[in-house]
Amino acid sequence: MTHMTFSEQVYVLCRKIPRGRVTTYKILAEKLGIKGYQAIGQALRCNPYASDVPCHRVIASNGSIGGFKGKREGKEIDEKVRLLKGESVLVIQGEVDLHQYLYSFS
DNA sequence: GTTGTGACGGGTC
DNA sequence: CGACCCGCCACAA
Repeated sequence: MTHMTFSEQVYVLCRKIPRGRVTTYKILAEKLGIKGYQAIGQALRCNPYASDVPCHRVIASNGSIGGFKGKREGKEIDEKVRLLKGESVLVIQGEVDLHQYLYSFS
């Protein structure tokens, strides 16, 4: 765990997100001690570990779904929502209730 | 809710 | 190496 690249650190954190919960890009950035919030998304964009890293559990800090696979709208987003619903995370009008599902690595 | 600006790491040139 | 552009964002106006 000493010399991991930025992206790898992102993956490690994402994997810690419990099923049925979500976190935000901001929180991940804070945990990594950086302020390049977009960098988080950039790292997930590649997401070589789709099977291990549930990047769909990472949403924007305002509760909106954010993006998925490089897309900010379209079928990709629809799939992200579907994955969340599959984990009992309700998505109302493209937004998640953070007060209910947010996981901040307590 | 929308729009603009800020911030910063990664990748590319 | 150094400078440049881009991005699944955040925040203020």
